[in-house]
Amino acid sequence: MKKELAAKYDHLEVEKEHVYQDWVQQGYFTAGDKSKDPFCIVIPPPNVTGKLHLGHAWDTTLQDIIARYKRMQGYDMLWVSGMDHAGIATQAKVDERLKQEGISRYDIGREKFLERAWEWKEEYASTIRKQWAKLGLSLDYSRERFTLDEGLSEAVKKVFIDLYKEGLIYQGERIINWDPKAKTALSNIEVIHKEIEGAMYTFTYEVVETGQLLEVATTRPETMFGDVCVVVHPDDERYQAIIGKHAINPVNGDHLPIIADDYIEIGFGTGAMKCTPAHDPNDFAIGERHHLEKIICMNPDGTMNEKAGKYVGMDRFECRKQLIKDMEAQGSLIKIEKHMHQVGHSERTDVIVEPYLSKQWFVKMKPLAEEVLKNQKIEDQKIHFYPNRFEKTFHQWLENIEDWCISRQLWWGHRIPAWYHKDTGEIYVGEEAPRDIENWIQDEDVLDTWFSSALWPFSTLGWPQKTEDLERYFPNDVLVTGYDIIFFWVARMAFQTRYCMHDRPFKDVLIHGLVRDAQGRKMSKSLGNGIDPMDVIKTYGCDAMRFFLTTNSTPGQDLRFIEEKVESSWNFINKIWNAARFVLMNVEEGMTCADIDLSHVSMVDKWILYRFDQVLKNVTANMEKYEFALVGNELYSFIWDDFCSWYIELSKAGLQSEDDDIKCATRSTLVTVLSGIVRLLHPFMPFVSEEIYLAMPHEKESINLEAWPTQIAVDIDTQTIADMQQLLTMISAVREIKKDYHLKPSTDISIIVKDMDGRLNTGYPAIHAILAKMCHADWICEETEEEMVSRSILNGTVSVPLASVMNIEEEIQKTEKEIQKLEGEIKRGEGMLKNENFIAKAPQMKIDSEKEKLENYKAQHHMACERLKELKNKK
RNA sequence: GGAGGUUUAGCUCAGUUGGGAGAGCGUCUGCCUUACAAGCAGAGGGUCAGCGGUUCGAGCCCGUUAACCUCCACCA
Repeated sequence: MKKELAAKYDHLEVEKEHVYQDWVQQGYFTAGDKSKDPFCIVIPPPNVTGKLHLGHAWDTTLQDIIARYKRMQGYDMLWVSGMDHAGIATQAKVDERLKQEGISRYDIGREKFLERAWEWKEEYASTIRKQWAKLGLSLDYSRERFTLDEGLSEAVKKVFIDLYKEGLIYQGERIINWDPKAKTALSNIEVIHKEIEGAMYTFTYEVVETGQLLEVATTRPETMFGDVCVVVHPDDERYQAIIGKHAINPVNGDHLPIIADDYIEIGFGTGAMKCTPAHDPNDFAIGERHHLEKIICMNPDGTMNEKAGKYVGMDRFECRKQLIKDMEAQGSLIKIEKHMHQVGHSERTDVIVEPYLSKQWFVKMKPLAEEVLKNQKIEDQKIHFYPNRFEKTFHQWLENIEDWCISRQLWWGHRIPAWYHKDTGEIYVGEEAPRDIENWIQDEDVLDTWFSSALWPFSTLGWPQKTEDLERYFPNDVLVTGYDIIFFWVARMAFQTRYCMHDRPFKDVLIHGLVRDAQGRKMSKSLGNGIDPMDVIKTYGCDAMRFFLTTNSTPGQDLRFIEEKVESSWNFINKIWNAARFVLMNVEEGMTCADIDLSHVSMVDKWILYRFDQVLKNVTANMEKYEFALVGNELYSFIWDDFCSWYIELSKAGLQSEDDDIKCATRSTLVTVLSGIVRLLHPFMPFVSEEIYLAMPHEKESINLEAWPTQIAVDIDTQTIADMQQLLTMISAVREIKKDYHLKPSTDISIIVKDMDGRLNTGYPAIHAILAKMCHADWICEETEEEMVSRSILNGTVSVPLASVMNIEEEIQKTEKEIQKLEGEIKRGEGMLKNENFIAKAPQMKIDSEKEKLENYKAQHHMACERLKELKNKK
């Protein structure tokens, strides 16, 4: 089926919905061709919390480029599609929705709440799928997964149970990060440390036995209700006498033992610290060492509990304020100093995280991390990071890892497969509840959402079942993700995969940065500077957006969203569109691939074919290295400059030729190169490449089934290429002369070429036609007496008889300037070649090319001097 | 405190094992040349942050300084 190209490029028309739907329905993106080698990518599952943002568009487009490229290279490409339930984030959204209805999750209960959450999920999953379609992603929807799917839940349970049985998951009462708004525990990396201005409050504690006053400082006075002792350093001379005695807690009159522990820094503050084992991790450690009581003084919602006496029920920060007032009144407060410090905030709710003593489930990280680190030293077992520097980040994190708190006090997620016996309190961990189910109660908590995403590279392929897909597509070949989730996700996939599969999850990780706004600020809801990719697609099209996103930054680097650049990508596509229209206008009705005949190609044709091969080589090499910006540059300049500006213009001579062979060769070259271009662009611009492909002579029913191009004109002699380059500089020189003398481009002139080896004068009959077309110039070989304006070209001079308008004075100046420049070059070249060290140490290739250049400069210099002499004579 | 990144044209950024500095946008000049005025043909514009080193040769490698930016870990 042949399509006509519309007169104008209209992305809305080219990217119509049915185009993508057809691709999906035809099964172009469905993997499973066993005759091919497999290649597998799993999508980083987007959260079902909302719409996709520009970062997703970037991330998925990168993957799509790889997927389409690999598919063209003949791989059985599987790009697994899927989404993440995003425990805390989604639950927060559903809570919010309930709140708008005037109810809370506690009003409707767990079961009803989960129903609502699933409704939410369906809603957003469908939005996300629509967005994927708009982005043109070649995802395999037949294998779409969701982290709460039955299969994935089975995987989660199995991993939990296995780890538990090996002692790698344990339950413990420890200080964890507590989010008082979401009322759940958090892992360390879900806590964002922000520098904020707080205060350091110093209080006096009276020593019971001696009556002396001790100064103790704190930044969180409300936790004083949980104090169990005062700690000093064992070697601190100031306090030797009171170790073992007691201090009176000013907030409640408790008698606190004064103990010694070398955690204390003698020089810091007063050297005496209050100790609250239930509300601070360091204090907790001291508490463990000294077998101290752990007093919790807050409720899970961040209000004070009965330990706080009259402050009971008050919010922790309100309590702080009141308490300070009261202590001041009581005379126990000595001073308040401003104090800048890092305070942990919940990643999701942004409230200040409370270090809080709580019974939670943990993954014992050391052995798991060590296993990964060990394998990172083995070439075919390690995960390769692009760019490489992120490997270091990854290793350092694993080397300093702490146990992972995996239980969350939420409802939306994988419920922990642990049961407690009603009477004995005994714990049972397993897939199903024990037989006498009525006596057992399942753990109320769910798992951290990242626990399930950590299994994504293999759980999506069917694990723990031994499926064909798992056998075939695991390990994955490459993962694409942002540097911001290396710890959250990449590291966790690494150790869980190592544990479950005894393998790496993927061979390569391509890391990209963050999308920022035009001023370089992070896009955020609070700044309101976010950009909806769907708006960009509406204005510029998905192809233009994709090209912008993927060719404007280096791997690992952030990307600023600059609208002018998206526009410039659109212009590029428009250029390609018009070039395609030109080619099609000159292709005979009914031309097919079989009509392509390159046996009579001209010098010009050979040149563009040769250039295409060069580009293909570079592009392929850079695709392999995920260097898409380099690919973009290469394609941009080749298509715009070489193909459009030069070859298409030059081809007009061939197309107008009387000789059918020449005509046919030109047409064939145009079609061949354009077809190659369209295929090279396809990974970046799936829609427009399809549209053009179908309008041209083509073999497949869709470009989605096409192969990556192969070399066309491998053995072209170098002289032809050199002559072409000479011709191009000649044309430029003539244009420059016309420009200098304000001649219209269409003015007819004659030119005389002095060419050192004389080839161009006789070599190519097509040159007359080309010159006439490109610069309205006719070639004359005889010398004339008329005064001429001349310009140097690589290997000679181009002259135009222009006596009537010639400005001799200006020409003299120009020539003198040129001579000066050439002398500089000659000096440089001679200096280099006279340098014995250079001759001795530089590669022969370099020396030869320098010699050749020097010869050329000298020849040019000679000619320029001659010209100057003539000009001066005429003056 | 530890780790990393950035510094190249007016702006935003490329620059692939070290071998004469590039693009897009913007600026200036001239063009409606029948694929494209969202275009064409030209032009101008940079001590590659500073200093030192290695090298025949450094934007690129090493050291150092400065500015800006991340991440991780922290002290009551």
